[in-house]
Amino acid sequence: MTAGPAGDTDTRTRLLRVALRLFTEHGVEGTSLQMIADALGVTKAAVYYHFKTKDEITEAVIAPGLRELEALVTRASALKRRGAQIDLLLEGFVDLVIRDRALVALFASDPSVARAVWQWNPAATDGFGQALLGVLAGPEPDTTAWVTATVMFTGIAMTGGLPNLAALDDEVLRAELLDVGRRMFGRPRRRD
Amino acid sequence: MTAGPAGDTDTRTRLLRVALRLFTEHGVEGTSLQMIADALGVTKAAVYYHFKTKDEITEAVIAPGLRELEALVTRASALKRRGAQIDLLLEGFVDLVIRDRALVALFASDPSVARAVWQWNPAATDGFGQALLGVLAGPEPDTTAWVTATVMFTGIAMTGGLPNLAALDDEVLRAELLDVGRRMFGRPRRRD
DNA sequence: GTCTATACCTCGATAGAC
DNA sequence: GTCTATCGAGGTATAGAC
Repeated sequence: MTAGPAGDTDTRTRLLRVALRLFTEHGVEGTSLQMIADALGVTKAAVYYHFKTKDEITEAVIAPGLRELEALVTRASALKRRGAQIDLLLEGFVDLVIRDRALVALFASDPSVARAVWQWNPAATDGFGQALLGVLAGPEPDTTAWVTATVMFTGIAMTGGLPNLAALDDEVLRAELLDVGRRMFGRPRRRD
Repeated sequence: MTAGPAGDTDTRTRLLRVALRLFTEHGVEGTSLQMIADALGVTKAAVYYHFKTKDEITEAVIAPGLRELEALVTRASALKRRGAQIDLLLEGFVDLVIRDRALVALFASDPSVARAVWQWNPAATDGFGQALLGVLAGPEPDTTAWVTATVMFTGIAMTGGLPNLAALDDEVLRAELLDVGRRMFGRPRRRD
């Protein structure tokens, strides 16, 4: 919001980095403003200067991921062939999930995050999650297509973040999630 | 804990009913002991007489559902044919999800509930969720089977509780969830 | 513009009177 | 079995130092 070319590089950026780390470690609810302030070496009030509320911090932390997802949906929607749409969306989504599994777990399992996501979307009527599901489900989807897309979308996200599978190698999990998604949408199995 | 034959029928039972309602409405975090006390017409301290901590209330609220799931897994494990195991488990689980969609949403999206579930299981090493997944994934499962089961299990639970689909009729959603699960595990489609 | 000091209210939780 | 009183910590908020 400022005019400076690199104006937002200092405390605000540090704060978001610290908050992201603490959120993934303790959850949003489990992270107090005091913990953030201590990790930064400042007081609660200093934190409060940069963000008017804790929800604002949560929103700022998750915003980059949401923007990437949004861009992915836009790119996929622009493709002509439905198979290509699904391929791109599935691959991009799985990549996002894998890239930060802990963060995705946070997304999927914290009511504060759900609230922040809800607050966030400025444009679409029902959230761009609908747009993403719309691409997966296809044009004029019936109930089956819609439910299938929803199960797949939420299942992949949850599975990516599950502590049970934390030991699984990133590459292995990426391949498996992609595979399960492709099977579900009738896409041919890919070669190694 | 008391000696009376129907000793735990009064305030404690009312309290759990009220807590369940408030939890599904506002989430666990969003429900304060004050709200519960007010809804009961007593003070916070009175609530504390019945439960030593808020987590104890959470555990007591979710215990019946967990016990049902556990019983379902036990029954399914006892079957000989693997196809029958999957059929029973899938149907039972979808039934549970449908019977209280709001509660399932709570299960899947509240860290307090996750903590309570963790606290709960007294026997199994890694929670009976592992046992449930084990039945779905089969004996000596490879990574693919395990990931598939996990995506299905979490996806069905999340989808059942999603506000997006709240308008969908129970019977319709039950049939769709069952169908998506059966497809994923290679079970033949069922007739109406 | 950035931060500290300080205070307010609610929360979960405890102690002790009735 | 329920109440009053109180505690420390949490999120929020303002006044003012630099």
